[in-house]
Amino acid sequence: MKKDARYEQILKVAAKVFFDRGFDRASIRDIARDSGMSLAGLYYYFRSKEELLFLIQEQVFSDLLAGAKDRLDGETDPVKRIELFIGHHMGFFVRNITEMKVLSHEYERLEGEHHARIAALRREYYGFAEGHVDAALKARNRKGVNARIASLSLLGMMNWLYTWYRPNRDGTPEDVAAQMARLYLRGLLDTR
Amino acid sequence: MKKDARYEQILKVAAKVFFDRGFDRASIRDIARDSGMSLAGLYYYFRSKEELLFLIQEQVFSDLLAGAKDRLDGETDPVKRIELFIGHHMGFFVRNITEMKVLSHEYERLEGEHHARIAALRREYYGFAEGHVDAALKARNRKGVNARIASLSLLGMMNWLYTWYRPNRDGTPEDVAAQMARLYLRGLLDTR
DNA sequence: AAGAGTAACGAACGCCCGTCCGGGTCCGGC
DNA sequence: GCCGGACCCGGACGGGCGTTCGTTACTCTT
Repeated sequence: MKKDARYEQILKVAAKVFFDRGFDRASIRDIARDSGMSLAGLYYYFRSKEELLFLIQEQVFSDLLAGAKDRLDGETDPVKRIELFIGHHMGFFVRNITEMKVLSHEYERLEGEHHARIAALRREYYGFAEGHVDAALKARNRKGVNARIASLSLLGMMNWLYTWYRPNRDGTPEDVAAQMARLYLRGLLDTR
Repeated sequence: MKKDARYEQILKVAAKVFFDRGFDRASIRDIARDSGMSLAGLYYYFRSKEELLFLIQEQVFSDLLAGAKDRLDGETDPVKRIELFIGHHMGFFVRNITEMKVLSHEYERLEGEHHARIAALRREYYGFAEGHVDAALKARNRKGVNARIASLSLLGMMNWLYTWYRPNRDGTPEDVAAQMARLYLRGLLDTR
Protein backbone atom coordinates (compact mmCIF):
# COMPACT_ATOMS: atom_id res chain seq x y z
CA MET A 1 0.00 0.00 0.00
CA LYS A 2 1.14 3.52 -0.72
CA LYS A 3 2.66 5.36 2.17
CA ASP A 4 0.26 8.27 2.24
CA ALA A 5 -2.78 6.04 1.99
CA ARG A 6 -1.57 3.95 4.94
CA TYR A 7 -0.90 7.05 6.96
CA GLU A 8 -4.38 8.41 6.35
CA GLN A 9 -5.93 5.03 6.96
CA ILE A 10 -4.25 4.64 10.31
CA LEU A 11 -5.38 8.10 11.40
CA LYS A 12 -8.92 7.22 10.42
CA VAL A 13 -8.88 3.88 12.20
CA ALA A 14 -7.32 5.43 15.29
CA ALA A 15 -10.02 8.11 15.38
CA LYS A 16 -12.69 5.42 15.19
CA VAL A 17 -11.10 3.41 17.99
CA PHE A 18 -10.73 6.51 20.18
CA PHE A 19 -14.33 7.41 19.37
CA ASP A 20 -15.63 4.01 20.41
CA ARG A 21 -13.52 3.26 23.47
CA GLY A 22 -12.08 6.59 24.57
CA PHE A 23 -8.41 7.43 24.29
CA ASP A 24 -7.27 5.77 27.49
CA ARG A 25 -9.12 2.51 27.06
CA ALA A 26 -8.18 2.23 23.42
CA SER A 27 -4.98 0.28 22.94
CA ILE A 28 -2.41 0.48 20.20
CA ARG A 29 -3.16 -3.19 19.65
CA ASP A 30 -6.77 -2.33 18.79
CA ILE A 31 -5.60 0.20 16.24
CA ALA A 32 -3.07 -2.20 14.76
CA ARG A 33 -5.64 -4.96 14.41
CA ASP A 34 -8.23 -2.72 12.76
CA SER A 35 -5.59 -1.34 10.42
CA GLY A 36 -4.50 -4.81 9.39
CA MET A 37 -0.99 -4.15 10.61
CA SER A 38 1.29 -5.38 13.32
CA LEU A 39 1.82 -3.52 16.55
CA ALA A 40 5.42 -2.68 15.71
CA GLY A 41 4.51 -1.74 12.16
CA LEU A 42 2.51 1.23 13.40
CA TYR A 43 5.59 2.74 14.95
CA TYR A 44 7.08 3.20 11.53
CA TYR A 45 4.41 5.88 10.98
CA PHE A 46 3.91 7.32 14.44
CA ARG A 47 6.12 8.11 17.36
CA SER A 48 3.58 7.49 20.10
CA LYS A 49 -0.05 6.99 20.94
CA GLU A 50 -0.27 10.57 22.11
CA GLU A 51 1.06 11.81 18.78
CA LEU A 52 -1.73 9.90 17.08
CA LEU A 53 -4.28 11.77 19.16
CA PHE A 54 -2.57 15.05 18.45
CA LEU A 55 -2.52 14.50 14.69
CA ILE A 56 -6.22 13.64 14.66
CA GLN A 57 -7.13 16.69 16.70
CA GLU A 58 -4.89 19.03 14.75
CA GLN A 59 -6.18 17.94 11.38
CA VAL A 60 -9.85 18.13 12.23
CA PHE A 61 -9.53 21.41 14.09
CA SER A 62 -7.56 23.04 11.26
CA ASP A 63 -10.15 21.90 8.77
CA LEU A 64 -12.95 23.20 10.95
CA LEU A 65 -11.34 26.60 11.30
CA ALA A 66 -10.39 26.95 7.64
CA GLY A 67 -13.85 25.81 6.57
CA ALA A 68 -15.56 28.34 8.82
CA LYS A 69 -13.45 31.21 7.50
CA ASP A 70 -14.12 30.10 3.97
CA ARG A 71 -17.86 29.82 4.49
CA LEU A 72 -18.15 33.31 5.95
CA ASP A 73 -16.01 34.90 3.29
CA GLY A 74 -17.90 37.59 1.43
CA GLU A 75 -20.81 37.89 3.83
CA THR A 76 -20.84 41.17 5.72
CA ASP A 77 -24.13 41.16 7.64
CA PRO A 78 -23.25 40.21 11.22
CA VAL A 79 -26.42 38.22 11.83
CA LYS A 80 -26.10 36.31 8.58
CA ARG A 81 -22.50 35.60 9.48
CA ILE A 82 -23.60 33.93 12.71
CA GLU A 83 -26.16 31.91 10.81
CA LEU A 84 -23.47 30.77 8.41
CA PHE A 85 -21.13 29.99 11.27
CA ILE A 86 -23.73 27.82 12.96
CA GLY A 87 -24.62 26.10 9.71
CA HIS A 88 -21.00 25.34 9.00
CA HIS A 89 -20.17 24.13 12.49
CA MET A 90 -23.12 21.77 12.62
CA GLY A 91 -22.61 20.40 9.13
CA PHE A 92 -18.92 19.85 9.78
CA PHE A 93 -19.63 18.30 13.16
CA VAL A 94 -22.04 15.76 11.75
CA ARG A 95 -19.90 14.95 8.75
CA ASN A 96 -16.85 14.45 10.98
CA ILE A 97 -18.53 13.27 14.13
CA THR A 98 -15.88 10.66 14.88
CA GLU A 99 -13.01 13.11 14.91
CA MET A 100 -15.11 15.88 16.48
CA LYS A 101 -16.01 13.73 19.43
CA VAL A 102 -12.35 12.82 19.86
CA LEU A 103 -11.51 16.51 19.70
CA SER A 104 -14.18 17.55 22.18
CA HIS A 105 -13.91 14.67 24.58
CA GLU A 106 -10.16 14.11 24.73
CA TYR A 107 -9.04 17.71 24.77
CA GLU A 108 -7.39 17.47 28.16
CA ARG A 109 -5.35 14.36 27.38
CA LEU A 110 -2.62 16.19 25.49
CA GLU A 111 0.32 17.73 27.28
CA GLY A 112 3.27 19.99 26.58
CA GLU A 113 3.83 21.13 23.02
CA HIS A 114 0.97 19.07 21.64
CA HIS A 115 -1.45 20.60 24.08
CA ALA A 116 -0.15 24.08 23.34
CA ARG A 117 -0.74 23.69 19.61
CA ILE A 118 -4.33 22.50 20.02
CA ALA A 119 -4.99 25.12 22.67
CA ALA A 120 -3.88 27.78 20.19
CA LEU A 121 -6.32 26.50 17.58
CA ARG A 122 -9.03 26.44 20.19
CA ARG A 123 -8.34 30.01 21.22
CA GLU A 124 -8.46 31.09 17.61
CA TYR A 125 -11.75 29.34 16.91
CA TYR A 126 -13.38 30.53 20.11
CA GLY A 127 -12.16 34.04 19.47
CA PHE A 128 -13.56 33.85 15.95
CA ALA A 129 -16.96 32.89 17.34
CA GLU A 130 -16.89 35.50 20.07
CA GLY A 131 -15.89 38.18 17.59
CA HIS A 132 -18.94 37.50 15.47
CA VAL A 133 -21.25 37.42 18.45
CA ASP A 134 -19.79 40.70 19.61
CA ALA A 135 -20.20 42.28 16.20
CA ALA A 136 -23.83 41.23 16.03
CA LEU A 137 -24.48 42.63 19.50
CA LYS A 138 -22.88 45.95 18.56
CA ALA A 139 -24.75 46.10 15.26
CA ARG A 140 -28.03 45.74 17.15
CA ASN A 141 -26.82 48.02 19.90
CA ARG A 142 -27.40 45.37 22.53
CA LYS A 143 -25.87 46.15 25.91
CA GLY A 144 -25.80 43.98 28.97
CA VAL A 145 -25.16 40.77 27.06
CA ASN A 146 -21.79 39.24 27.75
CA ALA A 147 -20.25 38.18 24.44
CA ARG A 148 -17.99 35.63 26.09
CA ILE A 149 -20.84 33.85 27.82
CA ALA A 150 -23.08 34.13 24.78
CA SER A 151 -20.50 32.64 22.44
CA LEU A 152 -19.53 29.86 24.84
CA SER A 153 -23.19 29.04 25.25
CA LEU A 154 -23.49 28.69 21.51
CA LEU A 155 -20.45 26.45 21.27
CA GLY A 156 -21.71 24.32 24.15
CA MET A 157 -25.08 23.93 22.54
CA MET A 158 -23.44 22.70 19.36
CA ASN A 159 -20.59 20.66 20.80
CA TRP A 160 -22.92 18.72 23.04
CA LEU A 161 -24.40 17.33 19.85
CA TYR A 162 -22.23 14.22 19.87
CA THR A 163 -23.95 12.98 23.00
CA TRP A 164 -27.43 12.91 21.48
CA TYR A 165 -27.54 13.33 17.72
CA ARG A 166 -29.15 10.42 15.86
CA PRO A 167 -29.64 10.99 12.13
CA ASN A 168 -32.80 8.89 11.98
CA ARG A 169 -34.48 10.70 14.80
CA ASP A 170 -33.20 14.25 14.50
CA GLY A 171 -33.19 14.85 10.75
CA THR A 172 -30.44 16.34 8.64
CA PRO A 173 -27.67 18.52 10.05
CA GLU A 174 -29.20 21.37 8.07
CA ASP A 175 -32.50 21.00 9.89
CA VAL A 176 -30.82 20.86 13.27
CA ALA A 177 -28.60 23.81 12.38
CA ALA A 178 -31.61 25.85 11.30
CA GLN A 179 -33.45 25.05 14.54
CA MET A 180 -30.45 25.99 16.63
CA ALA A 181 -29.75 29.16 14.68
CA ARG A 182 -33.34 30.31 15.13
CA LEU A 183 -33.30 29.36 18.78
CA TYR A 184 -30.02 31.09 19.44
CA LEU A 185 -30.73 34.27 17.54
CA ARG A 186 -34.38 34.79 18.38
CA GLY A 187 -34.96 32.70 21.49
CA LEU A 188 -37.30 29.91 22.43
CA LEU A 189 -40.49 31.95 22.63
CA ASP A 190 -40.10 34.63 20.02
CA THR A 191 -43.21 34.77 17.87
CA ARG A 192 -42.03 37.03 15.11
CA MET B 1 -12.95 7.62 61.97
CA LYS B 2 -16.62 6.85 61.83
CA LYS B 3 -17.70 4.48 59.11
CA ASP B 4 -20.09 6.84 57.38
CA ALA B 5 -17.63 9.70 57.45
CA ARG B 6 -14.96 7.54 55.83
CA TYR B 7 -17.40 6.38 53.21
CA GLU B 8 -18.38 9.92 52.31
CA GLN B 9 -14.78 11.05 52.40
CA ILE B 10 -13.67 8.37 49.99
CA LEU B 11 -16.46 9.25 47.57
CA LYS B 12 -15.42 12.87 47.72
CA VAL B 13 -11.74 12.11 47.19
CA ALA B 14 -12.52 9.73 44.35
CA ALA B 15 -14.64 12.36 42.63
CA LYS B 16 -11.78 14.83 42.90
CA VAL B 17 -9.29 12.34 41.49
CA PHE B 18 -11.63 11.43 38.62
CA PHE B 19 -12.21 15.13 38.02
CA ASP B 20 -8.49 15.87 37.80
CA ARG B 21 -7.18 12.86 35.90
CA GLY B 22 -10.21 11.29 34.24
CA PHE B 23 -11.61 7.94 35.29
CA ASP B 24 -9.26 5.77 33.27
CA ARG B 25 -6.05 7.53 34.17
CA ALA B 26 -6.98 7.78 37.82
CA SER B 27 -5.73 4.83 39.82
CA ILE B 28 -7.08 3.28 42.96
CA ARG B 29 -3.68 3.98 44.42
CA ASP B 30 -4.22 7.72 43.89
CA ILE B 31 -7.53 7.54 45.70
CA ALA B 32 -6.07 5.51 48.54
CA ARG B 33 -3.18 7.95 49.00
CA ASP B 34 -5.41 11.01 49.00
CA SER B 35 -7.78 9.32 51.44
CA GLY B 36 -4.94 8.50 53.81
CA MET B 37 -5.69 4.80 53.49
CA SER B 38 -4.06 1.73 52.15
CA LEU B 39 -4.96 0.27 48.79
CA ALA B 40 -6.51 -2.82 50.31
CA GLY B 41 -8.33 -0.80 52.92
CA LEU B 42 -10.47 0.83 50.26
CA TYR B 43 -11.90 -2.50 49.27
CA TYR B 44 -13.53 -2.80 52.63
CA TYR B 45 -15.83 0.03 51.51
CA PHE B 46 -16.16 -0.55 47.78
CA ARG B 47 -16.37 -3.55 45.54
CA SER B 48 -14.61 -2.05 42.54
CA LYS B 49 -13.38 1.10 40.87
CA GLU B 50 -16.39 1.08 38.60
CA GLU B 51 -18.73 0.95 41.58
CA LEU B 52 -17.02 4.05 42.94
CA LEU B 53 -17.81 5.89 39.71
CA PHE B 54 -21.37 4.63 39.79
CA LEU B 55 -21.97 5.77 43.36
CA ILE B 56 -20.63 9.24 42.59
CA GLN B 57 -22.79 9.57 39.51
CA GLU B 58 -25.89 8.19 41.16
CA GLN B 59 -25.67 10.43 44.17
CA VAL B 60 -25.08 13.66 42.29
CA PHE B 61 -27.68 12.89 39.65
CA SER B 62 -30.33 12.00 42.23
CA ASP B 63 -29.62 15.21 44.10
CA LEU B 64 -29.81 17.22 40.90
CA LEU B 65 -33.14 15.72 39.96
CA ALA B 66 -34.68 16.03 43.40
CA GLY B 67 -33.44 19.60 43.73
CA ALA B 68 -34.92 20.60 40.40
CA LYS B 69 -38.32 19.15 41.27
CA ASP B 70 -38.22 20.87 44.60
CA ARG B 71 -37.27 24.23 43.14
CA LEU B 72 -40.09 24.18 40.60
CA ASP B 73 -42.67 23.09 43.10
CA GLY B 74 -45.51 25.58 43.34
CA GLU B 75 -44.65 27.59 40.25
CA THR B 76 -47.19 27.15 37.47
CA ASP B 77 -46.15 29.64 34.81
CA PRO B 78 -44.34 27.62 32.12
CA VAL B 79 -41.81 30.33 31.30
CA LYS B 80 -41.00 31.00 34.94
CA ARG B 81 -40.59 27.27 35.41
CA ILE B 82 -37.91 27.19 32.73
CA GLU B 83 -36.19 30.13 34.34
CA LEU B 84 -36.20 28.32 37.66
CA PHE B 85 -34.97 25.15 36.01
CA ILE B 86 -32.04 26.97 34.43
CA GLY B 87 -31.24 28.77 37.66
CA HIS B 88 -31.26 25.56 39.60
CA HIS B 89 -29.20 23.58 37.09
CA MET B 90 -26.51 26.23 36.88
CA GLY B 91 -26.32 26.81 40.60
CA PHE B 92 -26.13 23.10 41.29
CA PHE B 93 -23.56 22.60 38.53
CA VAL B 94 -21.24 25.23 39.91
CA ARG B 95 -21.66 24.13 43.52
CA ASN B 96 -20.97 20.52 42.55
CA ILE B 97 -18.68 21.04 39.61
CA THR B 98 -16.37 18.18 40.56
CA GLU B 99 -19.09 15.56 40.57
CA MET B 100 -20.96 17.15 37.66
CA LYS B 101 -17.91 16.96 35.42
CA VAL B 102 -17.45 13.33 36.40
CA LEU B 103 -21.11 12.75 35.59
CA SER B 104 -20.99 14.52 32.25
CA HIS B 105 -17.60 13.36 31.10
CA GLU B 106 -17.56 9.73 32.23
CA TYR B 107 -21.12 8.82 31.37
CA GLU B 108 -20.13 6.15 28.85
CA ARG B 109 -17.72 4.34 31.17
CA LEU B 110 -20.38 2.47 33.06
CA GLU B 111 -21.72 -0.84 31.82
CA GLY B 112 -24.48 -3.32 32.58
CA GLU B 113 -26.69 -2.65 35.58
CA HIS B 114 -24.73 0.42 36.65
CA HIS B 115 -25.12 2.00 33.26
CA ALA B 116 -28.82 1.16 33.18
CA ARG B 117 -29.46 2.89 36.49
CA ILE B 118 -27.70 6.10 35.47
CA ALA B 119 -29.31 6.00 32.04
CA ALA B 120 -32.72 5.84 33.74
CA LEU B 121 -31.93 8.95 35.79
CA ARG B 122 -30.72 10.66 32.66
CA ARG B 123 -33.89 9.83 30.80
CA GLU B 124 -35.95 11.16 33.65
CA TYR B 125 -34.03 14.42 33.89
CA TYR B 126 -33.98 14.99 30.15
CA GLY B 127 -37.68 14.19 29.95
CA PHE B 128 -38.32 16.64 32.77
CA ALA B 129 -36.52 19.37 30.84
CA GLU B 130 -38.19 18.53 27.55
CA GLY B 131 -41.60 18.51 29.21
CA HIS B 132 -41.13 22.05 30.44
CA VAL B 133 -39.85 23.27 27.12
CA ASP B 134 -42.80 21.65 25.44
CA ALA B 135 -45.25 23.22 27.88
CA ALA B 136 -43.78 26.67 27.31
CA LEU B 137 -43.99 26.22 23.55
CA LYS B 138 -47.62 25.16 23.79
CA ALA B 139 -48.47 28.02 26.15
CA ARG B 140 -47.11 30.49 23.62
CA ASN B 141 -48.63 28.56 20.75
CA ARG B 142 -45.27 28.14 19.09
CA LYS B 143 -45.23 25.65 16.25
CA GLY B 144 -42.29 24.48 14.20
CA VAL B 145 -39.92 24.33 17.15
CA ASN B 146 -38.77 20.85 18.01
CA ALA B 147 -38.97 20.43 21.79
CA ARG B 148 -36.40 17.64 21.78
CA ILE B 149 -33.79 19.69 19.97
CA ALA B 150 -34.63 22.81 21.94
CA SER B 151 -34.28 21.05 25.29
CA LEU B 152 -31.09 19.24 24.32
CA SER B 153 -29.66 22.54 23.14
CA LEU B 154 -30.39 24.02 26.54
CA LEU B 155 -28.79 21.12 28.37
CA GLY B 156 -25.74 21.29 26.08
CA MET B 157 -25.35 24.99 26.69
CA MET B 158 -25.37 24.40 30.44
CA ASN B 159 -23.43 21.15 30.63
CA TRP B 160 -20.59 22.54 28.55
CA LEU B 161 -20.00 24.91 31.44
CA TYR B 162 -17.37 22.73 33.05
CA THR B 163 -15.02 23.29 30.13
CA TRP B 164 -14.90 27.06 30.49
CA TYR B 165 -16.39 28.40 33.72
CA ARG B 166 -13.95 30.37 35.87
CA PRO B 167 -15.52 32.08 38.90
CA ASN B 168 -13.13 35.03 38.80
CA ARG B 169 -13.76 35.76 35.17
CA ASP B 170 -17.38 34.83 34.68
CA GLY B 171 -19.05 36.05 37.85
CA THR B 172 -21.47 34.21 40.07
CA PRO B 173 -23.53 31.25 38.93
CA GLU B 174 -26.59 33.43 39.33
CA ASP B 175 -25.21 35.96 36.84
CA VAL B 176 -24.34 33.27 34.33
CA ALA B 177 -27.70 31.58 34.85
CA ALA B 178 -29.51 34.87 34.27
CA GLN B 179 -27.54 35.53 31.09
CA MET B 180 -28.25 32.06 29.78
CA ALA B 181 -31.92 32.16 30.71
CA ARG B 182 -32.34 35.45 28.89
CA LEU B 183 -30.37 34.19 25.91
CA TYR B 184 -32.29 30.98 25.72
CA LEU B 185 -35.76 32.41 26.18
CA ARG B 186 -35.47 35.61 24.19
CA GLY B 187 -32.49 35.05 21.91
CA LEU B 188 -29.26 36.85 21.26
CA LEU B 189 -30.66 39.86 19.48
CA ASP B 190 -33.99 40.47 21.06
CA THR B 191 -34.36 44.11 22.02
CA ARG B 192 -37.48 44.00 24.07
C1' DA C 1 -12.53 -14.87 78.83
C1' DA C 2 -14.10 -16.06 74.48
C1' DG C 3 -16.00 -15.03 70.24
C1' DA C 4 -17.76 -12.20 66.60
C1' DG C 5 -17.68 -8.44 63.89
C1' DT C 6 -15.38 -4.07 62.21
C1' DA C 7 -11.70 -1.60 60.19
C1' DA C 8 -7.86 -1.78 58.37
C1' DC C 9 -3.06 -3.33 56.13
C1' DG C 10 1.36 -5.48 53.44
C1' DA C 11 2.34 -8.06 49.84
C1' DA C 12 1.56 -10.35 46.02
C1' DC C 13 -0.83 -12.03 41.49
C1' DG C 14 -1.91 -11.93 36.85
C1' DC C 15 -2.94 -9.09 33.21
C1' DC C 16 -2.49 -5.60 29.84
C1' DC C 17 -0.24 -1.72 28.17
C1' DG C 18 3.07 1.43 25.35
C1' DT C 19 7.27 1.00 23.43
C1' DC C 20 11.41 -0.85 21.27
C1' DC C 21 14.95 -4.07 19.45
C1' DG C 22 16.59 -6.85 16.00
C1' DG C 23 15.66 -8.40 12.34
C1' DG C 24 13.22 -9.64 7.59
C1' DT C 25 11.59 -8.64 2.61
C1' DC C 26 11.23 -6.18 -1.50
C1' DC C 27 12.75 -2.93 -5.03
C1' DG C 28 14.88 0.82 -7.63
C1' DG C 29 19.57 2.59 -8.63
C1' DC C 30 24.42 1.69 -9.51
C1' DG D 1 24.81 -8.63 -8.43
C1' DC D 2 24.76 -5.75 -4.68
C1' DC D 3 23.40 -1.99 -1.70
C1' DG D 4 20.50 1.00 0.81
C1' DG D 5 16.38 2.56 2.01
C1' DA D 6 11.26 1.89 2.63
C1' DC D 7 8.11 -0.92 4.83
C1' DC D 8 6.83 -4.12 8.08
C1' DC D 9 6.91 -7.80 11.80
C1' DG D 10 7.65 -11.27 16.10
C1' DG D 11 8.67 -11.10 20.39
C1' DA D 12 10.05 -9.27 24.39
C1' DC D 13 10.65 -5.67 28.36
C1' DG D 14 9.44 -3.08 32.19
C1' DG D 15 6.00 -1.00 34.50
C1' DG D 16 1.43 0.09 36.21
C1' DC D 17 -2.97 -1.50 37.00
C1' DG D 18 -7.29 -3.54 39.61
C1' DT D 19 -8.02 -6.90 42.65
C1' DT D 20 -7.41 -10.42 46.38
C1' DC D 21 -5.41 -13.13 50.14
C1' DG D 22 -4.06 -13.74 54.70
C1' DT D 23 -3.53 -11.39 58.70
C1' DT D 24 -3.78 -8.04 62.56
C1' DA D 25 -5.62 -4.96 66.03
C1' DC D 26 -9.35 -3.21 68.30
C1' DT D 27 -14.08 -3.14 70.23
C1' DC D 28 -18.16 -4.65 71.51
C1' DT D 29 -21.36 -8.64 73.31
C1' DT D 30 -22.20 -12.44 75.98
